Amino acid sequence: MICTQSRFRPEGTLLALGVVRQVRQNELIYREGDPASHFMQMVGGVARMTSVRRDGSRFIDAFHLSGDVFGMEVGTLYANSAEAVGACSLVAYPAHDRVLLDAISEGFACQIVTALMHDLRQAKEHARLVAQASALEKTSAFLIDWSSRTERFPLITLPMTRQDIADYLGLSGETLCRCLAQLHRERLIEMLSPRRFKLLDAPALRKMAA
Amino acid sequence: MICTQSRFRPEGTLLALGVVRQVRQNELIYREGDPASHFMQMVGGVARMTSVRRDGSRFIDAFHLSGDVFGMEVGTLYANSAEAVGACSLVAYPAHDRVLLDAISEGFACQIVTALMHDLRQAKEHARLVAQASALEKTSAFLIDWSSRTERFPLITLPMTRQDIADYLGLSGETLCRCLAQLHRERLIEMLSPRRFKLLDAPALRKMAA
DNA sequence: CGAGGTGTTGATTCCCTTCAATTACCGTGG
DNA sequence: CCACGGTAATTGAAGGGAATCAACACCTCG
Repeated sequence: MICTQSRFRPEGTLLALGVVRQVRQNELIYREGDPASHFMQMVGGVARMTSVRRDGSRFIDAFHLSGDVFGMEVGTLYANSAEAVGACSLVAYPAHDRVLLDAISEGFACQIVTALMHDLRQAKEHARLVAQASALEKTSAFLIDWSSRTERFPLITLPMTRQDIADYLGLSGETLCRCLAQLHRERLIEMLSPRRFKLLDAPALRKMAA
Repeated sequence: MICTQSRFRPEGTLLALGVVRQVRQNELIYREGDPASHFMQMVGGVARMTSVRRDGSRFIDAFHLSGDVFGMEVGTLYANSAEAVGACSLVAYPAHDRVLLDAISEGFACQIVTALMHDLRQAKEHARLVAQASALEKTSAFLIDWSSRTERFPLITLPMTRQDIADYLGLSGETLCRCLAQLHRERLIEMLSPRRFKLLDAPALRKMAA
């Protein structure tokens, strides 16, 4: 236990260094390989972190929503692209050594460290999920996870496409659909619309997520 | 680009806070769920980060070798277990808020941040690999990655078991063996012993790793 | 009303897992 | 030095789960 705050907070001195940015649906926030000039904090909406391979296959590392920090890079370039799933707003902080070091010395190091540790845990859990879970387990885990990150339990709204979710879980879009259909048949979820669900049996879903 | 140093360095003031620890082969360094009282830096040898599920399946998040930092947790408990692959030595730093904050104020925040960003990038790349690569691609990627982290190219020594590697790549041990055998048949690698390889065609391996 | 993106379902194929058996390796002790 | 035992590694055969290919339904928007 190093920092007790669960999230990096935009309030305070650091905010003065950042600029607010509005991004339209599917707009690129930054591109993989670009100079990592800023790191970001989501204020509203959802962003996806994507990387594309030579063969055209796409992978989504993470979805970020309000409060999440992303875009801090160990090198000089972004390791993946960031895109707006829907319209969203964020704060961009310059990531030059000098500016960030100033911020650190002003007492924000702990919040930055906390944000990174949070992302690291998420990334490790994500790796475990895609490595050793079945398609149904992945699907259940995603629904439970998303539900825990939004605040309208047992209702959830998925702003992203099926393909987005599939690329996040390492599944084909078709398989994801089949798994959702199966969860529906088994009365674990209700499908109010393609993007809106109701979790009918969260404990059972949680057990499947394993 | 935030910090230019590629690794957290044990030299300097912070070392005074840590204690050196020697660990025997397969010995537990810390257990998942234990209070996260210290974070660690490898000095020699190799450690594996493991998590075990109720159904008995094991997953390996990462292998850490000399210089790597691990065990920094956002909560009060370790999220996974750490075990020594072979005999190894490490430095354990107390992770209480007070002590670490002192270290941060003494100018080590940047190194801690860098170590975390490094681990985060590794974890994301790991997730991508296990999510969307074929067994052969995973195997090639592992060999290339391990080769880049050790310094005897084109010779590599794998201190861990086949099952360790398989659990890291999300494969069965048998499939991993078959892939290694295939790489051997195709003259991309030479097997000096079960744990010692020679990379005969690194560019081809790199291409397969995709 | 039509068009295109999105989502869903079906049929087939194939890669990987599983189960099983055999072999290789390595530390130990004779 | 060599025989021995146990673990690790390898290979084979069979089965299953997800990908792929293909067709269709749905919804939004011009």
